[in-house]
Amino acid sequence: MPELPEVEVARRAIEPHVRGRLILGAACRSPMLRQPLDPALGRLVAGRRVGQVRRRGKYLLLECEGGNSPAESGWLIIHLGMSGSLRICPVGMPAGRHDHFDLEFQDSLLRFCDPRRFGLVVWHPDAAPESSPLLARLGPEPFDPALDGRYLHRVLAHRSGPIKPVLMDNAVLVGVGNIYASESLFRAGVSPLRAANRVGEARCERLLVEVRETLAEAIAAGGSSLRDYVHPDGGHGCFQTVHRVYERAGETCLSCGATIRQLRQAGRSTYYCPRCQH
DNA sequence: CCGACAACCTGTGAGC
DNA sequence: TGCTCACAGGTTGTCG
Repeated sequence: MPELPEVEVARRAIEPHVRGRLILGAACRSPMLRQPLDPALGRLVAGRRVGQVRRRGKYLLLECEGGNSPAESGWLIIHLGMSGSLRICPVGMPAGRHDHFDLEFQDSLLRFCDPRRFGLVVWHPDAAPESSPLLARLGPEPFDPALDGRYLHRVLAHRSGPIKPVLMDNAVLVGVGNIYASESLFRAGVSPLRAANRVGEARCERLLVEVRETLAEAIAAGGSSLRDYVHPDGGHGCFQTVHRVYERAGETCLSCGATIRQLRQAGRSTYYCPRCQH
């Protein structure tokens, strides 16, 4: 799935199509995603109006206003998992095999498709989305201005394992998945094998700068990273952002010419340049 | 507390 | 052509 940039791109793409719209109901076609898809969801959202369209980490949050007071709002929490996507469709468009959920408006549908079903669509019956247990343990947003190298350094201080899986830990920092972890570490010149507690404060500062820049570039490029990611507006992401190390094992490093290596950390592929990263 | 690993599920591409 | 295997964006629970 989609890492933070792809979720943010999806958020921006669907927002103008759903914001302020009256929800007529919902169609739930597949019982089992990461959590069961509640068949009563349609009844819960019908008659509400879409308010804010937010993102927290890799979660999309759709405010569903109810009644006359903000206190009656609830939230639709959506996660795209590894293979999820959202699309705006015309009413009546036949659902494909992996189209598990539709949010129904008068003249359009917000359709959730997820072949691997690691994604999630749940109703959160509370006006405060952050009270959801799904969001409770999430670390800071990468673009939070309050986040700095000092914080990162402090958190990494009691992690003795290699930095790369730690960078992907949503309790440390949200939104950095497998692709952008490798990419950010390369840009920061930090080896994915380096023990997290042996990354000094200055390098933490640098790493954070590179995480932000990597994510920002990917957002600007329209969520470029995914082979089969489909934009909500239809069409594929433009492949403008070139990965510097990800999926480039055996190829030459773009900055020094050494051969990019691949290894496995915590069950995931890591790519890095043995000469540029220490 | 930490970290490695399996599990969840489908699709795809490589190799035979 | 068709089989089997490895691997793919994430998260969570279990085990050591």
